[in-house]
Amino acid sequence: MNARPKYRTKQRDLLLRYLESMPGVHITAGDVCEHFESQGMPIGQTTVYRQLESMVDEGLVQKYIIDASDPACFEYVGGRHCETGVCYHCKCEKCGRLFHVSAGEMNALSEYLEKSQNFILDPKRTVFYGLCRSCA
Amino acid sequence: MNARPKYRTKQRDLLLRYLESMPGVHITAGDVCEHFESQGMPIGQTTVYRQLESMVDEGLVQKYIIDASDPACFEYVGGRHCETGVCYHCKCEKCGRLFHVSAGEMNALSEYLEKSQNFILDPKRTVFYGLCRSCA
DNA sequence: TTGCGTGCAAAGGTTTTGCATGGCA
DNA sequence: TGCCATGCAAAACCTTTGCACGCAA
Repeated sequence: MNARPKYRTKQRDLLLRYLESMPGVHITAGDVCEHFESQGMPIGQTTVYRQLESMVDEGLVQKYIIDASDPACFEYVGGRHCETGVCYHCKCEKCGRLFHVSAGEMNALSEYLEKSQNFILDPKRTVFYGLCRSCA
Repeated sequence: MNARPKYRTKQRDLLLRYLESMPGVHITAGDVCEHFESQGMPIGQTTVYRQLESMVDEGLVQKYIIDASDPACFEYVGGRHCETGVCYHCKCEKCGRLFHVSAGEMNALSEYLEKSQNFILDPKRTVFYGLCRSCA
């Protein structure tokens, strides 16, 4: 949650610039690789995974595990966790669409869990599964 | 959510009897294979996966995907979904322990999501991540 | 020069699929 | 007999690791 990179490399710069250009967007490690591949400047997948991990540590990037059978998603948050506000994710089990609910609206839930179970909820990891309006 | 098996096989019987003997317990496909292996009556992993999937379809067994990097868990629920009551799972990101919260206690949450977002929460898939009392 | 960053290749581990064999009805 | 179930082997998939090379400071 704080480690800084020792060296500044071309790959890191490229990756960071790319992610910065699309704040609030979910993207997978594979997507990132394909992007740079298609640009004629490929970055090794190992490097992509390791740099993304570093950026998560630094707080620049947020990692989401939405679905166990899908690859993990990454999103640029630029150190602040609140460009559009912390939010929870709701995923429809039928159509697969993803919806966002602001953490503010979920205060009652997190407070309940904290008081009755001493459990501190993590919006970054927690995904609500269910059926959306159209599929219900 | 209703399909019935066409044939009754030895493997299916064995598997079903084993699962019935431990209601409310989480077990992975790998665990099941090892169990029968150690009993001297191995069942192919392909069969285990396919039978478990069938039983989930039939409503006899519940499948839980607790963590993306862990194997899926299965639990015998015997057609009724409420032996010990429907419950949500809370997983500690640090120690990995799993806690249960009855769905009843979460009524406020599910009602909120349903009313404001038209989203119908699924306790069977939803896992709350965070920090438990000891790790916080 | 020091040692971190890179990236190829291969492993890791769960789940799925191809396909020939065997068993249920 | 006809079709489904079984299970071996191998694929599929994302992610991590081993290791040698190269680049940043």
